[in-house]
Amino acid sequence: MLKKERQAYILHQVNLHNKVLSSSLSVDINVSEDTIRRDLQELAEEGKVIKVHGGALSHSFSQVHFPVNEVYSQSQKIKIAQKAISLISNGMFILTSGGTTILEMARSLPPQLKATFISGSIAAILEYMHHPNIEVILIGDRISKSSKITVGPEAIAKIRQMKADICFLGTNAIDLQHGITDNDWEVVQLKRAMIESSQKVVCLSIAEKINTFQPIHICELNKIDMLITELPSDDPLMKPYIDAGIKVL
Amino acid sequence: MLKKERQAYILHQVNLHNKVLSSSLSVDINVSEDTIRRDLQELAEEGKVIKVHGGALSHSFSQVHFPVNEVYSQSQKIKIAQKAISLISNGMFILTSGGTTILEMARSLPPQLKATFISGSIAAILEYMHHPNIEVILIGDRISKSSKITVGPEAIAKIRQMKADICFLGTNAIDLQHGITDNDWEVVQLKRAMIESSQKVVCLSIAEKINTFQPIHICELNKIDMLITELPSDDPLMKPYIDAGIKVL
DNA sequence: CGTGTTTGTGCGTTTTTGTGCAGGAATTTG
DNA sequence: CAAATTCCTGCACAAAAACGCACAAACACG
Repeated sequence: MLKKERQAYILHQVNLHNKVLSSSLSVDINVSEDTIRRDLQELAEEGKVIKVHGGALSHSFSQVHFPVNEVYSQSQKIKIAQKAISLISNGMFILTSGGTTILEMARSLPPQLKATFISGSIAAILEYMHHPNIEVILIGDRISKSSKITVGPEAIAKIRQMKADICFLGTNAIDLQHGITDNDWEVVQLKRAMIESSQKVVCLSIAEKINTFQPIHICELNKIDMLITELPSDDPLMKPYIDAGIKVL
Repeated sequence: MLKKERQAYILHQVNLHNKVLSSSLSVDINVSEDTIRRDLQELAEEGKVIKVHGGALSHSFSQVHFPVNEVYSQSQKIKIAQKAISLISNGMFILTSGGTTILEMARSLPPQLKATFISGSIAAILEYMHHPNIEVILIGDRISKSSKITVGPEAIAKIRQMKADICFLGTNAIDLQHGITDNDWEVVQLKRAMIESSQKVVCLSIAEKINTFQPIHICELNKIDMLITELPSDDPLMKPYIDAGIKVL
């Protein structure tokens, strides 16, 4: 088994169960605990997991630990949120994924807006619920504790049944070669279904994540219609995406 | 159980109940009181809790000198929650409604419990999610902003598909003549479906609501198996319900 | 091709960490 | 003030991590 392969497996396990024990992983993959420890250390250095004595925890776990921690790059995310909101008009059916950027958008929705928001992200739903005029549809299924969204076949089936006007995706990684990628298997399934069920797909991403990639493929660039970052649309970083036929806001 | 994990659980408990006892935590998590004390000390050093003799307090508790923002009849609800939890064992599939009594139950679930909880109540789901070993299934559909649960035909259909081991209902009104009643049409539909889909139906209700009724009928008394209040089972108020064949805890 | 280098992995040994226990000190409580 | 808790200190012990080393496979390159 290749090292990369093994680390992808470990990361998947962490995202799935929220915690892993070095000991159990070592018998799982049949390598020494030392190797597991080294893998965890590398993943921790890349910020993918949080290493603790005895194993590792998913990132979401520590968010519980630092509750009022200001969101990473919040000011950029607010800028992105503003641009995204300009695409929304009354009466729309809107699918959204989870993630802090989406959350920022949910918080910034103008109070007189009347629209229907559909999501499986608990955090996003909580924001939408506070809004006076928004209709909220919650996609049900098993809850993934790591990503705090509903995942599974029921959720996917439910998304497939609808045809939303627009879909906003919090994006973890996007580049020209790999398209949109992510690191959580179950989240990827959801996002794929959302893309298929929407007339228009909009990716929200901070510039930092442009031209990066993650282990799991979601879709090619040609599936998405629009890309929103905090940068102006004429930033040179955006040029290749515009050339690829994506509208950049 | 990892140390960080345990501390996260403790912190959560502190934030929920505003206080924790080292002694009760130690039997809950099944570690020595010494370990709990050391955890509390670390959390205190990080400023997450305030350590006091015998346990710890939440930060909000000491800052705000109005500690009387308790949930209505909280102490009774805790008592009810304890009784309800005694009915749960590992591996069970459990349907729950919403309401503050159910919430109190969710907060008091012992950390080593492994079970599957199914609910459409956003608040309850949030509590279940914090629990280390519980599998959470969210019932999706439109969210009713008044009751903060998912309501509608999809939700009901989903509930009909399952057969849970036990169902806990937060009960708004119960009396001999009208059975169980409520005042929200959509919530009533949900509760009816839950009752039909469970092998055992348990009503949680503070004594104050015994022998009261509300406009909308949910079901007759013979549909429910058990009634839990904060009163002892031999309280005269309970007598007629025992006579009606309901087990009272 | 051969040889030096890098990389990935496992194995002891030593350190560090996490946990429980015992006994005495400090504190609450009635 | 006396009894009962709770806390602190030091210690023991096991589990995990860190470190250094060995070795083999992959790679680099003249």
